[in-house]
Amino acid sequence: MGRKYISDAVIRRLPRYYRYLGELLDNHITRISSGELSQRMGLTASQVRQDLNHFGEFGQQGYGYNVELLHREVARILGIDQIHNIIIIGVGHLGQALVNYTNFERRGFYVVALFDIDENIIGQTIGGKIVRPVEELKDFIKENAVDIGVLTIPKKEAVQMANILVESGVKGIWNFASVDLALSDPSVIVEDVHLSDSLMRLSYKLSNQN
Amino acid sequence: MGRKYISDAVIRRLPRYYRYLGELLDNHITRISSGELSQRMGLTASQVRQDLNHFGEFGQQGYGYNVELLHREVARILGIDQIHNIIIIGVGHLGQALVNYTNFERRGFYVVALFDIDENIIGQTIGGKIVRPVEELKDFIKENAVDIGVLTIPKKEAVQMANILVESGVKGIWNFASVDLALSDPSVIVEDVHLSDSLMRLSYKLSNQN
DNA sequence: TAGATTGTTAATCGATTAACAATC
DNA sequence: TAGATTGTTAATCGATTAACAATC
Repeated sequence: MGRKYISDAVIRRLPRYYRYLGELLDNHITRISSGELSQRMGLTASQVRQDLNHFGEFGQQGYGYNVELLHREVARILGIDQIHNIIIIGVGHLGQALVNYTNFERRGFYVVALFDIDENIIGQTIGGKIVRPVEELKDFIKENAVDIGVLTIPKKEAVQMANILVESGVKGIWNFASVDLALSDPSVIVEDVHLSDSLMRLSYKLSNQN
Repeated sequence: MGRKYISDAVIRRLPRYYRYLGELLDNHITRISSGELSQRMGLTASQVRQDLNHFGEFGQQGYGYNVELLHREVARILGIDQIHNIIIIGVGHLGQALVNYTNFERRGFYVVALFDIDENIIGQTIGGKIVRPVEELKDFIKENAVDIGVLTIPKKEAVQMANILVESGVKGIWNFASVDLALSDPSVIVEDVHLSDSLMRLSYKLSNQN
């Protein structure tokens, strides 16, 4: 259960399962077969069953899956049944967008502090939180059980800031800067959101339609 | 050349090639072998050569690849040597972050208009552009050769707005709402940026480290 | 020329799909 | 019981890696 190797392809689909199961719940659908779920998600029934069976046996022959139970199980697999304390480094528009995105809190991600280097911003209150100087970063992380650091700063600063985060003991980095971070400690998880990569992929697909 | 089927895995790597080649250019490195490039990117040399050969023969035996030429070729493959007119629907923090992200312009993506439904925001000037009411959306798209619509609005509005975009004739949608859009016209390309999916993947990896 | 490195074919590996016995 | 649908093994498909002749 959660022990064998899980491929990246499966991991990428997990949040989608969670989302679709949430929608089913909202629509008061209590059970669903792999066939029905796969159809909604654009997968095959086999794939749904294979994916889920990496983590356990959640279904029942002749019945399918209980939506509420499966939704809860996927949440547990994703670790969003736990609380994560996150800090945001860089309170530009992107950083502010993330501060104000209340849906994160519903999934256990609590923004516990904001940091910036800009003296004009430091001290301001944004989304109910004071913006602190990055000099306080290290101590704050150590004293407040911060799991995740979010880098919403330009790539030049991102590299050194990432290393400070690692030294300070964060477990994961959510990286919005347009670089692939090479960290000293490989046990720190980096999840990249490369917006310009995404836009270029869109451009590619526009230029190369069948 | 650009004719055979290109897998999603390859498409996902293309912007990374572009980025790494750009860095090489910045560092005044004029040529690079598949071996050296693969090492920097965390791929195999075979994979680099296979990937590039989907699109043409850009290298030279005994020499490797000319960085400037390859960089330009990848730009062409990605379609970022063309100009794309984009509009942003939803001028919250996320929308504003995108308006102000000047790097997009360097790659030919021009934000030509902003739209919102909020009367308090309509008429304001943001990043030098006036925020227009969504009622003007349809006409604007038709009259201004808009390629790409960016949806930075909540998922509930996103679905109907996506359909308006499609009806108005956009070619692609850059979707930041947390839904998979089911469009009436399948020839319209959708590129999703599901931020909460990304955060959940980070959470998964934190919970399930080896 | 000798050395380096490509483009490409063949081999391998892994992910997806199909099939079906087990069972609710 | 009959029907539905799972969990899982086997078959297939596709992507990655290895190998190497061609050639700069």
